[in-house]
Amino acid sequence: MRYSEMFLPTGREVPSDAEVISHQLMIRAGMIRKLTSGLYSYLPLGYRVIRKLEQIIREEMNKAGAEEVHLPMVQPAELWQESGRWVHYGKELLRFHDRHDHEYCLGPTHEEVITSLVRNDIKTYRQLPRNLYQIQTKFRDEVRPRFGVMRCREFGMKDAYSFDVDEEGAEKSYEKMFAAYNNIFRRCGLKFRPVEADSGSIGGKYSHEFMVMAESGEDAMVFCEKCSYAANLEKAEVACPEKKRIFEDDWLPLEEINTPDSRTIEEVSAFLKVDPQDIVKTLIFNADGKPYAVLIRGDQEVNEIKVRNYLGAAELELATDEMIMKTTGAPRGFAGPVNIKIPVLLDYSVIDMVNFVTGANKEDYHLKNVNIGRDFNIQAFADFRVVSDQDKCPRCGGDMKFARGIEVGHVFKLGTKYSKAMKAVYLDKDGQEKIMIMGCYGIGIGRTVAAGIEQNYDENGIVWPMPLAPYQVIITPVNVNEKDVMAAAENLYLALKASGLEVIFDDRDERAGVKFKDADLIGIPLRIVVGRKNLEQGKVELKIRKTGENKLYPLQEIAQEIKQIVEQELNPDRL
RNA sequence: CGGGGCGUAGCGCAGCCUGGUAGCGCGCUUGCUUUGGGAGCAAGAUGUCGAGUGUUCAAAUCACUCCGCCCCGACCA
Repeated sequence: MRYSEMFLPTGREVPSDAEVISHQLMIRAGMIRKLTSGLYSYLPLGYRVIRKLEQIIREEMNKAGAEEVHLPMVQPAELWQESGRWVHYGKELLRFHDRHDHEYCLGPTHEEVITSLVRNDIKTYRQLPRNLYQIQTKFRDEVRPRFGVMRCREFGMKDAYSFDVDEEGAEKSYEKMFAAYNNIFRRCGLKFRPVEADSGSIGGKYSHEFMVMAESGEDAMVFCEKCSYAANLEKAEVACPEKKRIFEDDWLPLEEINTPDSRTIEEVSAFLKVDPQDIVKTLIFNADGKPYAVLIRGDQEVNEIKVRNYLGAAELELATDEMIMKTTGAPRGFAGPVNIKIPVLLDYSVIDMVNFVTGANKEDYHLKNVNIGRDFNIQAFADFRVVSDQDKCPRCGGDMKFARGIEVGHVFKLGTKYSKAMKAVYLDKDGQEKIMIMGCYGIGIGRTVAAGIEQNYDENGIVWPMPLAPYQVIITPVNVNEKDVMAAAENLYLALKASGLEVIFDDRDERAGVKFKDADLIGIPLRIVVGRKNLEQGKVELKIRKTGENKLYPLQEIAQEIKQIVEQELNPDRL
């Protein structure tokens, strides 16, 4: 395409409201514009990248045996009431009424719609398994949209849903999708890693997130340096420690001490001159309205997701001051397990501790020399804490590393959560009615593009990997007023285009510097510079965006060279 | 929803404290020069100063209300 005919508004200034690099560059490169909070328009250049990604996804999904459908974005309340999510999904679900006063929502995801579709038309095991996907706009009324298209309210997503006759089939469907996702992100040229993840409120026992590695990522993960274990930080397990023998002879008499105004671990630690490791933190949680005490070593953090999952609670949050006062008889900061009337959950980190410090359930008092068994009893002993960098791999005991990433894909085993609630059943060979086993698989489209930028940029702008690049080549005539230069550039443009390459011809009457800057900013992988001096030698210059490498080629050979590079870089096997 | 910040030309910002006829840089338009890494000179155009109400002879500036946006937190298939 001729640059002069493109709607490609590039900018020099960094927009003041963009903090992450992908957001800044997408705006500067003329890919996106914000309409209002959490809503973005894609301009031609940005939309080309989106379509590139979608095409890769389509190819791999089709290859994996999935079929593309297109479901409505507006969904009736009844469907969500059936699944129970009309109540549970919360404020992220944008609800509204039509003229007949019927209730609807904008689809944040499509389990309900797909399950409704499938249950009506799939009746027998002969029609299973089935995997249906779509690429569709979702709407989630995010509390706080940020980072440009990375976390916005309206966004494109590829979502797939599998239906199987049994667990074994569902497992196979899951594995297929897992493999397809690996192919997709590898083909995009991204550095990524699948990690074990919590399945959250969508349900299901088993899930993996696909993380694109990036320092700016919103998610933290850990991975083992020895084996293949990798997990989202909120899921990452802590191995159960071996319990050393505790000699009851070591137990010292329980002591109550006055600790005025010492509420936090730091304050208590400083006041009593004991290490945080010798203090036990007692946190009161509200799990669906019931209070629980969670005990953890003073220097560790509680992982609320683990607590919630352990208790099977729908909602879990730290108790309010009021609830703490009611359950412990003391204000926040003085809770402890001794004589408490609620269930006590003990984290692994406390198991070896003796003669530790806890709150006394009495304002301005703590207890010293507290011991498990003698001074209080526990209801549960499990892993409730956030992994720390001291921890070893729960699988092999190897050293663990922390990293940050952007969640671009998530594969879930849903089981029968939706098929049961919404009666998606089939008849098996014996004429028995059975519930379908489901899986669901999502990829955030815009987010993946943004993640691609987070991983591929330099001080001059975006550095697209070939498979995502909006155009593969840009031809830059140095001076449009020189007839020979323009004629050569134009011919080259027509030749490259005819050979099937995606090419921009920068025919603008701009100074060379401006064109170079724009070409770099929008990240076109290959640039051919046509200038008078080289042309007189029958040569043009090829510049590789990624490496900055600069080489002269005879005019006759450049097309072939370009073709070769593009084909090579589109081939995933090179990776 | 809690805390903080911002709203002035397409973009980035100054002016506000201490009220007195709206400014800078980039971009844009026109002309001349220039032409291999965001050119130079000259001449221009562009604003309901987020909205409303109030105080005042006079409000971008002070007060109140509302709206929008951003950041931190809470929240999040």
